[in-house]
Amino acid sequence: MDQTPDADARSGPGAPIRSGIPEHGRVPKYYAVKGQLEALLDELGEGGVLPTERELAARFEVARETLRQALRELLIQGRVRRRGRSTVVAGPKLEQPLSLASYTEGVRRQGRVPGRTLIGLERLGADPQLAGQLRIDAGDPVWHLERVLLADGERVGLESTYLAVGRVPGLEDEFDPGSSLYAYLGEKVGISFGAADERIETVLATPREALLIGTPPALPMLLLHRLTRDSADRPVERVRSLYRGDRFSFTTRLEAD
Amino acid sequence: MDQTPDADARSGPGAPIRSGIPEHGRVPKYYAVKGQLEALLDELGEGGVLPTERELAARFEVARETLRQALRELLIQGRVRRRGRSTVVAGPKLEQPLSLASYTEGVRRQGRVPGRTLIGLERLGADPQLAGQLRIDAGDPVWHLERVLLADGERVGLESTYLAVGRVPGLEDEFDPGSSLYAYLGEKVGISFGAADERIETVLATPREALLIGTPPALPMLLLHRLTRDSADRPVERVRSLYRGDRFSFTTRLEAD
DNA sequence: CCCCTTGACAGGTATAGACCACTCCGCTTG
DNA sequence: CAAGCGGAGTGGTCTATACCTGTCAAGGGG
Repeated sequence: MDQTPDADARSGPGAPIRSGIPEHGRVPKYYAVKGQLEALLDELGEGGVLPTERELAARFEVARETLRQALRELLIQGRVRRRGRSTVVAGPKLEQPLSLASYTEGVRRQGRVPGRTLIGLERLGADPQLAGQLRIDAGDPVWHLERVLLADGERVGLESTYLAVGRVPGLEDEFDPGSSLYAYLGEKVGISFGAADERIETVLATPREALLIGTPPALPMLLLHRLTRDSADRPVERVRSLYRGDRFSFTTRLEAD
Repeated sequence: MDQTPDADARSGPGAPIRSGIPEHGRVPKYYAVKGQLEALLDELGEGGVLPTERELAARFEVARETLRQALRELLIQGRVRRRGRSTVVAGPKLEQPLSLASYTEGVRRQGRVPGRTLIGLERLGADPQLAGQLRIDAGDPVWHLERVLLADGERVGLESTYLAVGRVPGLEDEFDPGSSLYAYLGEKVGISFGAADERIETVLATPREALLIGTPPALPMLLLHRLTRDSADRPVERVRSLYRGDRFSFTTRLEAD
């Protein structure tokens, strides 16, 4: 969870730097405060409630803004979480396999209960880019399904899916937005999945996204763009999944060529 | 590059929210300032130099700290970059394929010139965890190779590799730290690669890492952990790669089961 | 007994001011 | 002309203060 859980991150205290890059040495005060906070988190243990910002600032003898800078980094790393008006020590990250298996499967494998909250299901006309990706004509009707992803009831991500109405005409009537879309497409519609192209990057949540997922604004998120095809290589859906960067990691297995 | 390049991120201005999550409406001032800054960036174009923070704060009639909060988000997103003592409009992200091909290959495919700077090459004893992963005995000698990754001379990442000395005894003498390790292992040592397990997550750079890569501290990074095996499924190396989150995205292709 | 009001208090945002380390340019010096 | 020195100005950090919005628990009213 921490960015340096591994000893391999450092060459050791006295390790020689053989490049022209200077070794700075100087440590900002907020970083020292962060270290003190981390020690405190270990004492408190998972789920423990932190004292208020003002009290911590007084205890460490720094300004509240300085303490907040340290706290902000711990928040981004997922070491602490906001819960109501208090701050608590967080649990470990979830590992999600990068595979065709749905979000449901990945979360279940971690021993957690998956869930979804419907934000919106609407029918609209495809813009040229989307039409090209789904291999339909621009303006053709597409479903736009937007859901918040849950793990043990906790909001952890936001998923936005586009698929052609022509391919799944009965979606609005037949599909339960709280269940797995992949299961529906596979079992009810009879689509067999083929390859998918994915792109992963880190982005910042917009205020709207942060609000929907329930994170502080500007938390780094993992953005997954996926274009799924069926076994005949026809496009099925375009998905944009946004996961809390402090709560998720993705794993994959690469095979030799 | 922006976190909402796609219209699919939004349901539209008047889109109904069908869940119990409230629509907030309020926009912090720094977020409005960020929007004004983005408009300015478009005017300036890639490579354009921004006015100073103090001047921008005066122009938008906000405190410098407020302006800095907006600028900090643009920095994290990779929309702007620090260059010396000035701030410039940044170019697009690099896409790196998630495959066994080396860093070298990925960067070349983007039409850029890859490079590396040696930070350190040392020989040390394996700790129990590393020994288990490399299937050697604890205390057995391992190489630790740490290099800064370059694209067109720009520092974009930090790579830390561990591999058993017994497997590659001549590394220190034969290997040119500025070249591709994969090419050396494949061509000179005669290792044929098999599958690899990878994990991707976002972390914050430590001050040391930020210094080596030349980023502002606490920039979100993409952390790639990889355990590479040969075609006989024996472990070859453990790699910890840290890439600038504002400069990289990773792509992969998932095949059906 | 439950619901709702209400206010204390938490974190979020915004401001002004100060100092520091580093970069970079121009100038001096060899 | 090249190298090196120095100062101006930049972003980085830190402080102190103020006000706002949302949370939550206590207490009053139904």
